[in-house]
Amino acid sequence: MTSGHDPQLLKGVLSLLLLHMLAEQESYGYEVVQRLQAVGLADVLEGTVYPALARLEREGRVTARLVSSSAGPARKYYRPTAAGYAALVTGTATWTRHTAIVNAVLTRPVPTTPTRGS
Amino acid sequence: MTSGHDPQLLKGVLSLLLLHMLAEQESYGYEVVQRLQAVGLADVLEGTVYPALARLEREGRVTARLVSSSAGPARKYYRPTAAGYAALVTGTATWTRHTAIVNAVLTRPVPTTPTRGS
DNA sequence: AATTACTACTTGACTTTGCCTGGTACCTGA
DNA sequence: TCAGGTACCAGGCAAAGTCAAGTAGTAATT
Repeated sequence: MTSGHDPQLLKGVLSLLLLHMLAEQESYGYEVVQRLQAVGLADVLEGTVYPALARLEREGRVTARLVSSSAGPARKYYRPTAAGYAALVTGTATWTRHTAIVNAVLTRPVPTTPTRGS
Repeated sequence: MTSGHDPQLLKGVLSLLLLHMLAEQESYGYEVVQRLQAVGLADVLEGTVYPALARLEREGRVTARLVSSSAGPARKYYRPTAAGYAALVTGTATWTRHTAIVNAVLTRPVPTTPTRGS
C-alpha cells in the first residue's frame, strides 16, 4: 500500500469543492463528477455527488435549472446563490485554518521511529 | 459567524493526529485532549478522543498500558506500534496528497462573485 | 467521616455524510 | 428495436465525530 485513499478525508470538504467548482463554472452533476476526476478525485462517484448537490440545493446554497440536451436527458445545471458564495468564503477560511493546524502538528519531528517490529 | 468550525473536517485526520502525537510522546486520553486543545483544536472533547483511541488500539496501531496516578484514577498510556508508525507514514502521505488536490481547486480564481440573491 | 472537586475513562444514542447498488429515462445510431 | 452512452435519483449501509451521562479513584476541605 504505497498510498491509500481515505474516503473520510472528503467529509466536509466535498460541498466546499462543489461550491467552488460551480462558482468557477455552472455545471450539472454528471459533468461535475468528470471535473472532479480530472482534478484527481477519481474515487468520487455519482452516488456521492448527486446527494451532495441535492443537499446544497436544499440548504439554499445553489440553485438549479433544467436544460434539455441533444445528447441525452435534460441536464440540471447548478449555480451558487449569494448564500453559496458566502459559504464558499467562510468555508475556505475554515478549511485553511484547519489544515494549518493539522499541518503544524504533522510536520513536527517524531523523536525516534523505532523499527520495533515484534 | 466569521468563521465556523466544521466537525466533519476532523474525520479521518483525527486518528492520524493522534498517532503523530503519541509518536511524539506517549500519553493518555485525558492528556491528549489537553494537548489537542493547546494546539488549537478546542472543540475536540473526550467523547471524541477516547473512542478514537480505542479504535486505534483495536486496529493494532497503538498499545496501551495502565499506570496508576497519585492524582486520580489510573491512566491508560498509549504508544504507537510498528503498524502504527507505518500507518502514520502512509496516512501523512495520503493527507498531503489530498490537501494538495483540494488546495489546487480552492486557490483557483472565481470569475465573478455576483451579489445576486437567488 | 462526609462532601466536594478534579482527574480519568467508558458507554450509548444520535447525526452527518460519503459509498454502493441498482433503477429510470432520454437520445442516437446500427 | 436494440445497444450504449448520457444523466439523474433513491434506498440502505457504514464510518466516525458529538453529546450527555455515568462510574470511579484521589485529595483537600468541612
